Amino acid sequence: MRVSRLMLVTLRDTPADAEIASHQLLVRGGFIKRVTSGIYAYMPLMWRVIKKITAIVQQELDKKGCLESLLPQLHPAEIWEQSGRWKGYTAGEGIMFHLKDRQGRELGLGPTHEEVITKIAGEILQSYKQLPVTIYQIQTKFRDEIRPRFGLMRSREFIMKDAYSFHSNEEDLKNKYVEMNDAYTKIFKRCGITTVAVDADSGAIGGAESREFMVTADAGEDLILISTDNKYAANQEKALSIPIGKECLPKKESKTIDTVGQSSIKELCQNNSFAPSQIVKVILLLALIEDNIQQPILISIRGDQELNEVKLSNEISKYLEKNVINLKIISKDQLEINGLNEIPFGYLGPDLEDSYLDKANNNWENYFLRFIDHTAASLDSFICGSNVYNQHRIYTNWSSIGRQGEVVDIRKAIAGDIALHDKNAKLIEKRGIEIGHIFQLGRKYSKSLNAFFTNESGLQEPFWMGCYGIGISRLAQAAIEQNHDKEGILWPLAIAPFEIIVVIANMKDEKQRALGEEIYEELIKEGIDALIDDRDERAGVKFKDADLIGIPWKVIAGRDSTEGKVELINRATKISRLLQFKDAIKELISEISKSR
RNA sequence: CGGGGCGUGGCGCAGUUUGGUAGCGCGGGUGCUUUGGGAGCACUAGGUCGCAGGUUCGAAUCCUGUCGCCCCGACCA
Repeated sequence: MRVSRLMLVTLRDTPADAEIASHQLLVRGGFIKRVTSGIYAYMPLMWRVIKKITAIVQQELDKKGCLESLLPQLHPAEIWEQSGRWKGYTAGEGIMFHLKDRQGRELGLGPTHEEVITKIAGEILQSYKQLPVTIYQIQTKFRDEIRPRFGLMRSREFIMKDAYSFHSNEEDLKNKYVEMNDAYTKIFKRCGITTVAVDADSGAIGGAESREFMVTADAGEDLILISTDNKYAANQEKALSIPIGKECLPKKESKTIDTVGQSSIKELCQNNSFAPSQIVKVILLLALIEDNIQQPILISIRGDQELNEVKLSNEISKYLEKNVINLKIISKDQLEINGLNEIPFGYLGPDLEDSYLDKANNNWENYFLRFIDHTAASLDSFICGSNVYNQHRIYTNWSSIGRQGEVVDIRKAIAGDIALHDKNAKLIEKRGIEIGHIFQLGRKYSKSLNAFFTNESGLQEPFWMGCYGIGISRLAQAAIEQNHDKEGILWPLAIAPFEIIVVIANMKDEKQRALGEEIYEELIKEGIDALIDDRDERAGVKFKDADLIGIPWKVIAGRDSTEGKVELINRATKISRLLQFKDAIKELISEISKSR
């Protein structure tokens, strides 16, 4: 391809609406054009990158016997109603774009494809003899994100690879999960990006085990915790660990003390020389449960710990066996609306009585669902609110206040915590961009969508399912976030739009021009993805553009063309060599075939 | 949805406080010079100042409404 014909427009100024480096570089390099919030056009250079990533994904999945397909983007509401996700995804979270056709039938634009594929699999796969099967598609998906941001990182229309596997038993699913884990590791390695695989929360999609593949980068939206011995890594939403900093409170006779105006842990500690870890903090939340039930939640946690709302939400779901649509700390406004303003905020104890909820309306349940984090449950002697304004209890314990509620892990793991598997290992934190996620779904979708097969005993049974996603467009941008410098992008060779760019320094010099063209022709003949900058621009402009768009290799046909010599420069290392042009070609062919 | 900010040629911005014929840089076109790290000079094209009302002799500027975009938060298979 010739740069003069490439429709390439690069920007010298940083676009005002791009915040992070990768987004800025994509826009400056002319890779993407925003059409509206969270919706982008992939321009020719970008599309080449996407196709290269896609090819790697296809090759590695095909090696594992996966089948490629293409599924519809428009999904009938019925199958989403069947899986129980229509309401939550349209009205509730509102993440699904939806519309009505001319007959008034409701349709949604697919944010993911569990429903469609499970429905199809249920009809086609009738016998255990046809299993296992893994089917995938790479296509545009839609999510009406609450806040699209960072270009392709969180866009509303994006390209994703989704694979779904169907099995006759759990063992087989687990094997596939391991196999896919292996495929993913290979895919990301081939794409030239560094990833960390972390234990993850499976979120609204449900299922047993799940693992995310994170590109480590400061701009990442997720916080991940990694043990110093590298044996454990998890998303903070999921991470398990042992907190440090516990200061025991001696066991003494329990009493009530006046704590006027000391409604926060900080004030309480400052005025009475307590340590936060000696206090049991009580937090009141409201969970919106499916079927529009508002469930008040009362949690107790050690005063120096933070609540992990994802863990709590999962515990609530598990306990009630219903989906939690939303979870929020109860605000004073909500209490006033519900006539509950006498709840002694700032002085709550774990034994706050349910009778406070007697007057609650607006679908509120009139009891507290209670959870105690194990950090609080394991305290033998502690300080807590007395459920009366301006008073706390000290030296109290669970047997005297009467322990109510489930003891669970709902604390937020943080850097500095001790790893569960080895007390000498500590957790450190990094930020990550999620580009892949694999799940053992189990039978949730096959059950709800009536996707059954006949097992060896002749009985009908729902499939065991796995699902495995890769954000293709997000991966492309994450690769830049991880690989760039002041001058521009440093594409890993395997996913670069072109492998090498031939720069003719001065188009008016016949020798340079002829040499550049000859090298270009030769490289194309050798099957190298070569680009030639044949624009009648000054050399500096072409160098700047080549660096900005991040082509891994650059060959300059310039001053030394008279002697048949060219400069060969590696974009990432900046190492430059003056070589006879034939040697430069040989060198390039060997370097490129080495790393693709 | 809450908080904050911004809409002025393709891009980045000034002008708005204090109303008076719309400007700068980059980019585009033509010509001359220059030619290895985003060249110089000259000329030139390109804008209903997001949109709709209103106030005024006169609105980019003031008022009302509305739409869009960005940031923080909530939220986020």
